Amino acid sequence: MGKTRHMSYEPILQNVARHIALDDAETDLFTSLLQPERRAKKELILHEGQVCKNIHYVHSGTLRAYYVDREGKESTIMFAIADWWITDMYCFINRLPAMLFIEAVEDSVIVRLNKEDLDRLYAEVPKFERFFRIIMQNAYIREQLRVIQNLSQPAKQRYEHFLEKYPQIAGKVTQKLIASYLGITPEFLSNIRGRKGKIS
Amino acid sequence: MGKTRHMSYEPILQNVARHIALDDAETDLFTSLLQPERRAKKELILHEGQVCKNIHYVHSGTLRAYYVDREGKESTIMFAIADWWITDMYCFINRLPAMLFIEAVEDSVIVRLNKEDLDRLYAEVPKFERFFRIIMQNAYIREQLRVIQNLSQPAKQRYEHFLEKYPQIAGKVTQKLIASYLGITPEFLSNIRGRKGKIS
DNA sequence: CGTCTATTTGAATGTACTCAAAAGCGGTGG
DNA sequence: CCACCGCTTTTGAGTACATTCAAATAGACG
Repeated sequence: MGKTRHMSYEPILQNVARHIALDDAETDLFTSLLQPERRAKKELILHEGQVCKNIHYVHSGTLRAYYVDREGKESTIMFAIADWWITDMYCFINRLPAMLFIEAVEDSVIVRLNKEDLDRLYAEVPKFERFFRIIMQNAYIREQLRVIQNLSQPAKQRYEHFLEKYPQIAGKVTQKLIASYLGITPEFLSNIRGRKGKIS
Repeated sequence: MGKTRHMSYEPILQNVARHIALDDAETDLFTSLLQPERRAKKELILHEGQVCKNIHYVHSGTLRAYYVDREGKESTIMFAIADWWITDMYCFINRLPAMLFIEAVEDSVIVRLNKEDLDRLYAEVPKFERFFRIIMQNAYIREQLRVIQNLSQPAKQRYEHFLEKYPQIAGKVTQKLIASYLGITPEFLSNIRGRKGKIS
């Protein structure tokens, strides 16, 4: 899939407006740097090893970022649904080959912003430093809460916490993917779910 | 322990200077908002339940942030050595009662900056948005790499990775604390270390 | 020197994984 | 519209990784 013609920048502008106020010229500059794209289910947005040049805003659909270790085991690092930002941040910032894959879990429309353009944006509209400061801050907090969960809770509680915290994601992805996000096998997740309401 | 008179702001200014350039007036404003403090080994910098008003720069020494679950089990969320920033970010940003404890692992000198002053700094010297954008970005990346480790590696590899990545921390904290950072029991960490060079 | 805590060691247990096979479900082509 | 194919989910047996509890040993600090 490729370019999209019929989509609105309203959602991404709303997303930005939640943290900073742009005038018309700034809005025009910002939108001129954006590249909307359609991605079909299972299509890769980023492949491990390929230099990660873009950060993506999810306009609609669902993406996931995952890591594949030497034995081929996949670990889902994050999901991103509508109105989220996603990239392989480490490699994006340092202009390095990606360590993650990012794929569309369902048909999605994303908005691409590349590193050069983002740096230009920081230079020309310093308010965006604030915007991404807040985005990074929230991302950091999310990951820290996840680390707390992972360290302090057993698998069953982590699963229930995930369902509570991300019901929309839970509704759109398979159990296999949830298992790989929780750091357990699909078999074991099934086991956990099985003994949900059972005695003992 | 309390106020410190004989310490230099050089390290923290160097830390800031790595990302943004301040003129004399900006430097004066910034340093006027800082509160240096000494903390003895085992002293708490933040207690769970207490509103988290400050972010801390570590001038010297070592701190750790940890979570205590209902059963009383401690999980170390992060260590901070000289030149690192630390706080309970979720509660700091949202002005909420802390979910974490932060304590001095050894005698330390820290520099406190409170939320009101930080907000004032953002307003008066917008460059600090950039500075903390980078700090948050690095913190996010660190946590994400940690999540990848936790999901994809067994305990032994996580331990070896920790020793490689943070040799200075490893040298200053007990095995018990490293175990609680890795999410395993001290007994099991001892076990892992025991069979280091052994046959099978 | 004595006390307190960290570390080690070991046995018994539990949590989660592997492997294998069956059952369920969704999409696709005839 | 049905039948088939591929993938996900379930189930179960056997195993491995990690925990708990207990006790002995070693280190750190006043």
